[in-house]
Amino acid sequence: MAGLKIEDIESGRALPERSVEGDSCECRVVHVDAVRKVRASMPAEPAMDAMAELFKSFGDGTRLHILYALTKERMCVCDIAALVNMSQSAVSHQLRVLRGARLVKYEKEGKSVYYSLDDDHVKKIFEIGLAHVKHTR
Amino acid sequence: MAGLKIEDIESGRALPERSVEGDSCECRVVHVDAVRKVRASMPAEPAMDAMAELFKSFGDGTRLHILYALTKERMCVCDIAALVNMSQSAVSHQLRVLRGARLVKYEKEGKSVYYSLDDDHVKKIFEIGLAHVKHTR
DNA sequence: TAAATATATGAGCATTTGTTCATATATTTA
DNA sequence: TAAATATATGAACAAATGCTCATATATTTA
Repeated sequence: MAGLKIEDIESGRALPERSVEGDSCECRVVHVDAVRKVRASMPAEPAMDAMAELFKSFGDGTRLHILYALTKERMCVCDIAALVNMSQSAVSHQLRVLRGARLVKYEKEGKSVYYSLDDDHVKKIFEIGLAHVKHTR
Repeated sequence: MAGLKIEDIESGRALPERSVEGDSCECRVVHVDAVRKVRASMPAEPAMDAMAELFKSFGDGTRLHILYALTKERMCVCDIAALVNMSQSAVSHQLRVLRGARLVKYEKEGKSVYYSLDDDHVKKIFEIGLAHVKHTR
């Protein structure tokens, strides 16, 4: 359990500077004002959830390669599998994740299914990510 | 196993349009040219790894909250734990992850340890993430 | 120096994740 | 219609993840 619930702070049950929660041996909130300030500007929970899901999509090597590829070319599953050197099945599973995240869309053409980006932000996210890694090392 | 290794394509072992890998029942590469083109512009593997690690840091709710908080305020562990309503231990563990990703830095002050951002890109990544979720829904 | 406090960390554990394997579905082609 | 092909998907499983609990470390304070 956390040292002190935010609700306690907001409701005033937490005293400024030294607020103790029960007899737990956990730490006390030192800067209630700072916590309150941050909390005031924190995006709502659904937005945070959506953001976490978005970044999670970029947080796996296979998906990252797929997303990058689709910033350059519309590709069928088969092409993608060859590109990332991974089984068709693995790629299909990951494409499902990306579809779920609304990052890619697809069009059937004969036996093939062509995937492309469904989100303008993907390219921009890549740019920043690249700038980051180039800057960092 | 993948349908066709990229090396096979690059080396010319893969024929344009209909290249079969052994007698596997996996799909064939349809667009060798597209695969080659994408591959040519794909960031090097270390960069991709670093990017995946970067985005992974943003891909968890607790860490996302922590990172956002630190874009607004320098905070001690105790403050953060109260803010995200999570145990001091859980927060400490996640801070270690963020330290490992070089996203945060810390300064000891007495018994407390104050964390702050160690990366200029964090704010920008947040902005894009927010723009994304606002646009998407 | 002893007690209190803030933070860090290892072990354990349940959950999630990413892959493979087998197989289903859909479409084209013979 | 039957065979071939492209993709999708469920089950199984190993690895990674995120938390809790107990405890260690470091610092301050009594």
